[in-house]
Amino acid sequence: MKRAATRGTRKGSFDRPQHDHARCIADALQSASMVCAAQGVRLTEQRRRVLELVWQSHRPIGAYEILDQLTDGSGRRAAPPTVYRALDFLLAHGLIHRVESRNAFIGCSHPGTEHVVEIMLCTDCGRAAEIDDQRIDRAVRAAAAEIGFRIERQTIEIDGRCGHCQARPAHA
Amino acid sequence: MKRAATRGTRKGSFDRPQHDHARCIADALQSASMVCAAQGVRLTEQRRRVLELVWQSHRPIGAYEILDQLTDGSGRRAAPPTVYRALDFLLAHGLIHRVESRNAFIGCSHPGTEHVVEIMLCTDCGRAAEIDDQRIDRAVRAAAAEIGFRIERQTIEIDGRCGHCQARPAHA
DNA sequence: AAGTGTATTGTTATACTATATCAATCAGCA
DNA sequence: TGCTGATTGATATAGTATAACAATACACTT
Ligand SMILES: [Zn+2]
Ligand SMILES: [Zn+2]
Ligand SMILES: [Zn+2]
Ligand SMILES: [Zn+2]
Repeated sequence: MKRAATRGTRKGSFDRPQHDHARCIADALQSASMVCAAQGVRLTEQRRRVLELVWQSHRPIGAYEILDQLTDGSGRRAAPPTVYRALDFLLAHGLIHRVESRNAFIGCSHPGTEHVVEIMLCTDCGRAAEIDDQRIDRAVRAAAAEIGFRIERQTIEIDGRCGHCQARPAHA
Repeated sequence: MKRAATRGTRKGSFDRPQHDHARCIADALQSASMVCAAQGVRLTEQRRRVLELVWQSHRPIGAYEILDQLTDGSGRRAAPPTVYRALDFLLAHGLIHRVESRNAFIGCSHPGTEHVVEIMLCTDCGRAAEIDDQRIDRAVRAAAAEIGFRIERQTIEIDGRCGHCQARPAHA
């Protein structure tokens, strides 16, 4: 977690397509292990495998996509509750986020810290980037305060085209 | 539409529970009629009925809830595509909004105008209020600009407790 | 008024997403 | 070891959304 600032996605932007993604995965698993230890909960093998599948790319992944890849060693496909239980655990402990507008999930880019979840989603390459912009949060809080609304959760998902994709013809 | 400013929900806040909701519905249907006329599209009876059902309360309503109430005069329940087609039409012409975090729909509080959709959702009374806060939009645009992201759509849904509900014990 | 082409609706089937329920197994501890 | 709660397995089902094609209604021309 101390190395977080050195990671591409943790800068609140989209990684270069060529970045060292193996490291993203390794870091995420490492952070998850520490977060679970700190919270006194078990990162079981199932949960670790699901987290790894979520992190296999920076694209949001659906529960059934995970399911299709989650074989039990002998090649048998798991049942839906297996994957949903793992996802629920990972959500509860802040290791992944749900992308409501896609019915899908992404790995949290700064686990173990309190933060509002703000996600940018590229409609071209399909990748997601979690940003952590205080100005958005402050603006939302101000708007809520004005009408006496007490915020419990924010769902902020911005669709558009990322910088890397804009530098190329669409869908290249 | 000229009377929009006089309507409760159009002030970007939660109506009093006792407000004249019949007028909300009537105004919404009236606005919809004008918007469709202006855009040269037909607000058919099906579409009008679905819009009316969406506006029957300020709570987001699911497609299948609409379906259950959408009888064809002789009491026969419509089929899913019927309601989804109407919803798609209403969405396409800015008469309703989809609440992604709930798989449900609400009537648009300012149809016929360009606006980003920002929704507050009360977890107590279940009602939704569409706000139109420029500060949030500006903050999102600023954050996107910084990382070279070109925004196409914003999904902003804030869960919490509305002022009316805070003035009472929970779930009263 | 009849004909023609498009938009809308009806109908059936199916895909996709998520949860309820109960049984079996596993991990940590007395 | 045996107990207890957490985790996983397995089956069934609920909830959300779309594909595909037929039938009907509408707008517009002739
Ligand atoms: Zn996060
Ligand atoms: Zn992209
Ligand atoms: Zn609106
Ligand atoms: Zn309320």
